This record gives sequence, structure tokens and C-alpha cells, in this order.
Amino acid sequence: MSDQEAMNDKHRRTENLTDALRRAGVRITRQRAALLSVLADADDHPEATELHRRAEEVVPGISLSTVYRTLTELETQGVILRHQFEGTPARFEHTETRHHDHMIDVETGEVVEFASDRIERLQAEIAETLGYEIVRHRLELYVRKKGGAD
Amino acid sequence: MSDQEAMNDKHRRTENLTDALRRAGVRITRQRAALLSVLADADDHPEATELHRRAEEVVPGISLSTVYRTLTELETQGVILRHQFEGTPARFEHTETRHHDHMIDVETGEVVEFASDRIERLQAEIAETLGYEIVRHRLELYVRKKGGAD
DNA sequence: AGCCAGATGCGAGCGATTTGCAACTGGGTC
DNA sequence: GACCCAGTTGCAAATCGCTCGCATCTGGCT
Repeated sequence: MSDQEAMNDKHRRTENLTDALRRAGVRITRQRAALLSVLADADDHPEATELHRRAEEVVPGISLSTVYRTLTELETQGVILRHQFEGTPARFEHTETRHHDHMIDVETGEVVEFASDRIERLQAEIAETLGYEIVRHRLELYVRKKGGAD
Repeated sequence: MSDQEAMNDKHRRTENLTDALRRAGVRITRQRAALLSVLADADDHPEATELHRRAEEVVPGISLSTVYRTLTELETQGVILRHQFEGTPARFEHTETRHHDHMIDVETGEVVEFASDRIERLQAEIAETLGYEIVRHRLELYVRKKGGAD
């Protein structure tokens, strides 16, 4: 897939998404459209202020409270996920990607994604055994790069 | 073990603990002693304000900032653990018990402990594979009681 | 008993996020 | 295409959980 094709692809996905949101009764304002595109472009895990910074390049003057309000709304709509890692403001990511958990490098703050069906299954088993069903879960590994002479 | 024996046991453990802390250069003030006993008695996962409330019954007038400062100190000394569950203030528990993770009932807020060596091993494996070693981890299952006619 | 580094209480401060409110604007309606 | 109004925005103030500065007090070694 060429860069151009990838671009068209993302554009189309975003259009589908805004239509879906509209149908769900969410008004697509300039501010929200901007945030949606910023989120679609983000392949990292930005925090609210960073998203605000990026959104301002599209809609100068957009307020931080609008960013927070919209993030909350998009989270409710299931369009994005909010992650509260230790000792940092909340970070956000869109829900295009498949479910995964996170490793956070305690030295650099870098976030690495990983997934393990086996862990997921074990979690479900444990909950089941204790008479519960999992609504959601949070698994974070705070890690340090290995090897090298520390 | 009778209630009386359990009491003596706890008392002895607390004495050992304060001695160890003193040796580590931590001054045992009335406030800290109170907090230590409150923590030793707690079999739940209280938050700072609740610990403050309980400590006030031993040392009336103890300030909330002292509670926070002491909790931070005790955490540094490895005497207690701080858990930051979603959408609630931090909760604390002493380190007497073996390592475990937590299930949080989303309906009631109740915290249930569980442990799984298999999950621990899988986590370590995954980190290893990606070139990291785990410093600490956080695994929380947000759950709902099963069965019953919801 | 005396000393003093470290601890306490108080109130102010802080960072992340939420909220009240008056002005504005999508997007369905005619 | 103009109209309307419930929903959205920007701003400032508020909230929440927690930390900090500072003057005063106190464990615990001598």
C-alpha cells in the first residue's frame, strides 16, 4: 500500500466514523472533526494537552476544556480509549487497533503495546472461578530495557 | 490460634516493624505509630482520608498532610503498597501478605485479592521476549458479580 | 536534662480535570 | 437558502487529591 493509498484509506475511515457518530446523535463541530483527525493520525499515546496542541494547528483557539469534553464523549462512544498510567496525565488512543495491553519503560516513559491471549484467558478463568465476569481490565508492565551495562 | 494469641502476634510484628524502621533512620512519632497500628489492623484497602479518620481516634488532631507524608515514607520503606485504581483516590495496604493482584467490583467498589503464578510467568516471558525486564506491574480486573437475574 | 535534625500542623499551592454560564453553531426543517 | 434551537464552545472559576513552605515542636542520641 502506497502512502497515497494509506492516506485515502484513513480519510475514508474517518468519514465513516463521523457519519456513525452523527447517527449516534453526536454533532460534528469543527473542533470535534479536528480532534478526530488528530487522533486518527496519532500512532503514539498522547495526553490531553498534547492533543490540544495538535488540534490547535487545525482549529486555532480551540479550548482545552473542549478537548477534555470531546475526549470524554469519544470515550463514551467507544471511539477512543483512555489510559491512566502511573504518575502521568491520562493518555489516549483510538480503537482502530486490536485489543492490547501496555508496557511502560520506566526510564523513558515510552509505551510499547503487547497482547497475550493466554493471559486474557487466565484472567477470565480466575474471575469465573471467583464468581465474577470481567467488565474490563488493566494490565501494565513497568519495565526497563535489558542487557547493556547498567 | 485464639483471638488473644492473634493480638499478641500482631503486637509483636508491629514492634519488630517499628524497630526496623528506627534502624532505617525513620523517627517513630506518635502519629506514625498510630498510622502503623491502623494499617496493621486494616484488612481492607482504605484510602488516605479513611486512614486519617481512623488515626484520629488514636491521635486526635493528626493532620491529613502528615498522613500523606507518612504513607509516602512507609511506601518508600516498603512497608505498605499504594494502589491507584480507576476513578478513586489511592488505596493502601500493608505488605505482610504475599504478592497478589486485585479484582474491583465495579458495582460495589469492593476489592478482592487474587494471585496467579501462571500469569506472572507469562508477563515475565513477554517482557523478556521484547528485551525488557519487569520492574513492577499492575493487573486489575474490573468485574461484576455473575449469575443472579440482571 | 539538653540538643537539633527531622517531623508536624496549618494554610497556601498545584496539576489534571470538570463545570457554570452566556454566546455561538450544526444540521434538521420549512 | 434562511431559520431555529438543542447541543457545543470558550472562558473563568471550581473541584479533587495531593504536595509544600514555614514556623513550631519533639524523638531519641549524648
